Amino acid sequence: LPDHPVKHGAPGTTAPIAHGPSLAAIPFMKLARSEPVELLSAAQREQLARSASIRDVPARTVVYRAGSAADAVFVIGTGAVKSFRDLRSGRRRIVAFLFARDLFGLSEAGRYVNTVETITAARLYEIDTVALAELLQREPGIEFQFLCKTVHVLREAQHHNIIVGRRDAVGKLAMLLRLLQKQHSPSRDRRDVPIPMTRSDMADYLGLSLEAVVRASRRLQRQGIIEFIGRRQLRIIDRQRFEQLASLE
Amino acid sequence: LPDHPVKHGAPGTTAPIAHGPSLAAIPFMKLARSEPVELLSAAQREQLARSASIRDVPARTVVYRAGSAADAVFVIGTGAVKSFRDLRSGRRRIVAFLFARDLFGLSEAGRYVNTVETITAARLYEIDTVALAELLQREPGIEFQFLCKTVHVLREAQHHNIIVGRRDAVGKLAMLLRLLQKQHSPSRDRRDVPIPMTRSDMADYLGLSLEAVVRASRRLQRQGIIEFIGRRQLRIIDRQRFEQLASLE
DNA sequence: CGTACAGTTGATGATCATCAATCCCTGTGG
DNA sequence: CCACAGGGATTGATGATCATCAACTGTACG
Repeated sequence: LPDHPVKHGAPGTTAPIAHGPSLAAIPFMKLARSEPVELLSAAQREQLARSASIRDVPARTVVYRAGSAADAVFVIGTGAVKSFRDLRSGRRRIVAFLFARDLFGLSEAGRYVNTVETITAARLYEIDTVALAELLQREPGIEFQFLCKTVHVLREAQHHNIIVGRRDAVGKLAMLLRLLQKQHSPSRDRRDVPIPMTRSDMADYLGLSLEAVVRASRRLQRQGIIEFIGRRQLRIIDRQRFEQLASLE
Repeated sequence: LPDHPVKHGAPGTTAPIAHGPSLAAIPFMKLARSEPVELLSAAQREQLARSASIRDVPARTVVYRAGSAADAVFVIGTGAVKSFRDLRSGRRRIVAFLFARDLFGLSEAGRYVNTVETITAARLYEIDTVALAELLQREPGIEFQFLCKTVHVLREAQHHNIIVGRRDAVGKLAMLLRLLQKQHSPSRDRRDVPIPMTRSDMADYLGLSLEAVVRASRRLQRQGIIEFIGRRQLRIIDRQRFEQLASLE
């Protein structure tokens, strides 16, 4: 696998990533710009780091499986992972793609509900649930930021809902590609966007067949809206039409 | 409109609703049964109640609109509401149906992202965001329960994702009806289930056309799996096949 | 009783899934 | 350095499903 460039924190955000787990989100309640900002202070990151152990995981590795005992939550330092469920029909539904400064592993009744697998090589901060529970009780400030992050993730899930609900493959794909673009350059609008996951992953995320993803990609390219540089990179040609397609139907 | 029976708290849960806002969820971290339980202690509910004002709202009333300033969060005492976004295409996507002991109004950057409208008459506890922020800081215990609830809601959103991702209308519908059944009788499996919302609402929730919902309903009825008593009530005839359809594809 | 809206049914067409065949890239080993 | 193997990606043909449009029915409420 080609090495994807390691992201040293999103540019344009308030606090650079120094040490320890980092969480990014758009805060609720307070009026703010609509760009994710760092939620944790340096001191809070350090506190979290004391309860966390670092796990460097190669690409395509299962972090945990749905149904197994939930002993830890994870914060992504670098890399990309997918969170999914395999259905009886053999189909797979990817619930979310997660990137640097994202949080996962919040379980239900002590068991993980989704399986999580790395897409690229990733550095993960693993935080024992018992230690976390204790830390959150002790530090309401950190707890509040976790609440913030969870609300943010909820909103992303709702957005995903709207994506899956669209019935045109091209529009669905455009919305996913826009997410990747935002992920890659939250502030600046760079034209070139790396695509860490396979077409099959994209299909499972969008609720489409693999072939439908390919055809939608080709159509976007034929219409001169985007262009593929190899299979794992994307260039946005006509930002106007791209944004229009990717906007809410 | 026919009056829907007012729910005095879900039967079979630990704490009955006495006074003040009540939150139900399946806790994460701790091992527990997979049924929602009351998250707040009597004391916590009372504290919340001091920051809350009661709003009794008739059916089909907008509580707030997407984009407006988010001054308060809401806890449902009784009744049912829908949370949705209207898209430019004229289509509407219902993000969630919410019932007694549910929480809504968690905003993004100080603005509501969805519009919320009552389906039935409802009693809402309205909690000022500033007062809430202060209360959460003061009471980490309450804050933790809000985190719990939010994680639970996130999980429901992911489940909704899987529903919308199915491509067979009958299966989608079955999954929604099962949600209504669980909502109505979390512990016992009652055969008769009230349907508070319109077919059109169901369509907007499932990502189907109104007609597709009707046809899927008819098919379920023709196959002897369910039966409709009027338009707003449902009886489950063949629980076996019903569960199978409503299970994860 | 009549109006308005929710719900129902039928006919038609567009879109996407599926199946099948092939291509292409990448990493491996000779 | 090249050949090869294997999985990802691409393309084409076909059919199923659902959206759309249109007409109509039922129900609630003034």
